[in-house]
Amino acid sequence: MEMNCSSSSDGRTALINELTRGMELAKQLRAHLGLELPTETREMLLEQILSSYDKALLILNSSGLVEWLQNVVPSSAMSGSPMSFTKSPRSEDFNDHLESSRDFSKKSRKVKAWRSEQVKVNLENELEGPPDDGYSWRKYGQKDILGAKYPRSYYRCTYRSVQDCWATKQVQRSDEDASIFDITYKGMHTCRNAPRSKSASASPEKQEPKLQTIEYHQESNKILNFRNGLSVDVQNLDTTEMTFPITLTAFDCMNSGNNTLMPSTFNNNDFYHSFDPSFISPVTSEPNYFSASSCKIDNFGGFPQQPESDFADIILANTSGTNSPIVELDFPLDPFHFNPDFPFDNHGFSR
DNA sequence: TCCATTTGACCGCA
DNA sequence: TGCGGTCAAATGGA
Repeated sequence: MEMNCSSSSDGRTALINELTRGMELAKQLRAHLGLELPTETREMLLEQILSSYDKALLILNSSGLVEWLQNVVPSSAMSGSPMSFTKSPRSEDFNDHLESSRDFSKKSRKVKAWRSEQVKVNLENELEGPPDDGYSWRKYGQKDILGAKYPRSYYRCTYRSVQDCWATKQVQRSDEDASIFDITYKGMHTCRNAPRSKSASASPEKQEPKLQTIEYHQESNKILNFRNGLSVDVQNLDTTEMTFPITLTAFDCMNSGNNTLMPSTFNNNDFYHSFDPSFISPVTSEPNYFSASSCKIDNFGGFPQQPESDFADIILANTSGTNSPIVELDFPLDPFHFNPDFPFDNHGFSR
């Protein structure tokens, strides 16, 4: 199956840019680890890194790359992989989400991409609702949802009218755990009002809420589940659990033989040639890091640059309890694995 | 007075 | 016809 050529190309370029930016930021962070930097500086770096990967995933999602991936991957290969198509945390609502996505896409400017995340709040914040994500939201509705213990709240960007920003989100408190909020974002912020920096706006003590799960959804019923910023589940509309055979390492990218994901995907910018040896090596005793030191990409164009990341709002600190086997990137210190068994080929990315 | 929230009504879809 | 999503009038707070 062929993707739309232009969107594929644009998405690929933007994806490369975001991944490269993430690499560079990770490298900066590594360099700073030995220094006595202010906590805020480190947090800022972390936020930027995670933001880059957020964007990358959104690009994957919105450009149709995910859909393409799922279409080119034989179903027989979709098992036994660390990357699983797990069910949504509120899997019983999964079809609802999809329906709402379709509905939304018709009613609200055909926004195709959406994503959801779970946010766990600490008990003292529990009654306050989900944590501030940095954007300015205006509540426009609340509905009791069939089978849900708590009503669903609907928010849209405060600047919808003045800046034509059509970002919306839905907040649903989890039935099972009242301290968990399922937040579904629809559409991207096009307003110029950058999200407030969490690190700047809140004391470390107040940054308790932990990000548990972020999922990227596509109208085509595909989801990328992004755990802890860098663990990715790809989720199918099908409620049956599936697995996705990509656990990609940089080394695998270089040595995938017939599996030509990286060469075909990134040759546009000599992407994989830009990794430094420590990143490329699969056997290094040290964590593998992305390095953009020699990367030829010197700008982050190709993706609409906004004053701030649209996704900086979802940068949360906790990485505990989520050592997902999905993508073994205990970011930023663990390597990012690419599975050589992933049956990529070139045609989907070709022009 | 302005702005955000609340809430019942309305609409579209399956 | 029921449900989820949105609208818009009513309400309240600063």
